[in-house]
Amino acid sequence: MAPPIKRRSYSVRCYDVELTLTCGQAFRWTSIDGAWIGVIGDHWIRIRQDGDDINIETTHTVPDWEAIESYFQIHLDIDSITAQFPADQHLAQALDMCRGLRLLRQPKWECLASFILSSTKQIPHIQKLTASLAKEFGQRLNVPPNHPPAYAFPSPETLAKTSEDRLRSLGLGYRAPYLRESAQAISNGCVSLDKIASLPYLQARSALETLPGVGPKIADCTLLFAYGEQQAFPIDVWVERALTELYFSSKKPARRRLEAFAASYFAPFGGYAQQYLFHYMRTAHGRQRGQSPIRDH
DNA sequence: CTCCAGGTCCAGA
DNA sequence: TCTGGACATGGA
Repeated sequence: MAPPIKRRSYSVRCYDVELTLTCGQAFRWTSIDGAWIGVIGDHWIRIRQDGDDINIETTHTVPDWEAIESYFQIHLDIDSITAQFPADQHLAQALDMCRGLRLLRQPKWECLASFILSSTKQIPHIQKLTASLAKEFGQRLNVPPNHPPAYAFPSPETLAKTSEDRLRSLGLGYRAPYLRESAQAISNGCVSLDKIASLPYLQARSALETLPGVGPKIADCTLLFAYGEQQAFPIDVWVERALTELYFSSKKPARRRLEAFAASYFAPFGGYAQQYLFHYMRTAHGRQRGQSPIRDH
């Protein structure tokens, strides 16, 4: 029997669903007929936007709407955050280009694992890797009739038991042992992703960095996109470029100086500022400078 | 063929 | 502490 679809609608200002789901914080959403299909936890989700109206559907028989609303941060007052940004022409330009870009609140393990795979990979390829992992090792989920299959993200326990060779055969490359050993550390209790949630920011970051393949950047991505830690400020190649060019007059400062600057200058909502600078750099600004991997056709 | 991608780790100054 | 190279793979 096909599961019935449950549905809720929301009226949300300044929310761009497509931009939010494609800007490089989550990797498993795909567009079909103007809607976005994805998975939250163990459940198939479809989200469709028409102006300020956002419509969410799920095949879950007893939907946890609170969890879904939390994932999308439906109730966040974005203006109260951007209003506290420093008065700054660069950030204002970035903000202008990122209207409606929201930070999600993703499941911790899926987010962490996805970013372990992200090392020196472009976003489309991270999408392929996470899709392969889910299809190969994830639980198959209920979907509406005549829809492509959907899979939960595989648990730490499952991936801990998977051989490195098997993971390499999916194209993970040198990331295979990182993912496997991190999964082992979590499944055997050495690291608790839930307990980390109650730690102060810097301690939480250190705790995540004890995992193999997890350095400051991936720890910050996880804290920002899964834990909602607004102090986290992931510095990747794009953000480093943005900070260097916009705030340090193109003289490349030491990593520690960049971190210290970002932590104080953008506080207390560095996370949002970071994501805007990242997107800004990857699109308009990066293209003008001819440094972007995004090419015109 | 070359260069680069939402990095991390390790060795050697 | 800081820097350079290795590490896999795919796309432009």
